[in-house]
Amino acid sequence: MPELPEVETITNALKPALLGKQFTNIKIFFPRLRYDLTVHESPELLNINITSIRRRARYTIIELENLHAIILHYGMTGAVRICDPSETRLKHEHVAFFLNNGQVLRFEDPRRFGFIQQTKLQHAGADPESLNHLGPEPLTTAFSADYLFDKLSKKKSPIKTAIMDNVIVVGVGNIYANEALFTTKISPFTPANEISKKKLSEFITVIKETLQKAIAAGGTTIADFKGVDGSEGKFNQELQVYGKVGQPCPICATIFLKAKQAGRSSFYCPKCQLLKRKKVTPK
DNA sequence: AGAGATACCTGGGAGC
DNA sequence: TGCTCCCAGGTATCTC
Repeated sequence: MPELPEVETITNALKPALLGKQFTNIKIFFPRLRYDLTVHESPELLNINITSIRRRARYTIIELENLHAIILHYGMTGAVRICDPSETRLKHEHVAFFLNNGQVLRFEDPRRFGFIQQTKLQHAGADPESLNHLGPEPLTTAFSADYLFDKLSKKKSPIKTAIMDNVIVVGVGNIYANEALFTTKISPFTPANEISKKKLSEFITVIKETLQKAIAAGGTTIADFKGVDGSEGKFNQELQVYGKVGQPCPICATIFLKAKQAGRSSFYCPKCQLLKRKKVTPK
């Protein structure tokens, strides 16, 4: 399940394979992913130099010289691979982008939560308009304690839900949210506006460190993540709390619990991450 | 307006 | 073994 480090890994691996090349043909095997695919109807994508491959949030943006761009989103189970066209198509490979060097970029997604969009950019390097609503990148200085404290000052929803809101900050998915909350000993149920700026500062530092460590490790393999070369990420060996319900906390040996928040699983140590409320409302 | 719920989707695992 | 049921989760959209 690609989160930011996985998408960073995939995007970086695509750069040498795609930069300076051209798409000569795009073949759709299954046109209905999360949204209907329209890229095959677009002659402006063919025989144009690919000038930039970059990541924004959990999206890969493939920019062409004519400012048309392809946005890839991997959903839960999406993956891409560069291979020889003679290789057998896998069961869930939905799209093939043929390159002018004879190779092919294939998009695979068993659960079809991902999507591929075509868009026109305002200028080279611009974010696509469809991504304008997104919050700052977590690894930039824009994601600071001041920023987050301000953003959360009126948020009563639990911190776990708030930090996964990609209007507040992008790319912090369920796995990393769980891990960062555990490391900073914040209860996932704490109302977002009740956390001090000092604690948020610590939280941000851990998020950044966790993401950077995961990128260095090539992403997390929980179930489905594969690199462009089919390699698996290594970060799963470092997970401390995610998926560990029923196991003892390495800090205090209390058994990890699991709860549902906004439809997503939260894993936590009820002792280390004891819910501390600022104000207690009498009943 | 804000917050929570739901739909989308399929493979894999649990339970019978 | 084979069936059914439930769960995983990012994002858009709906409801309260």
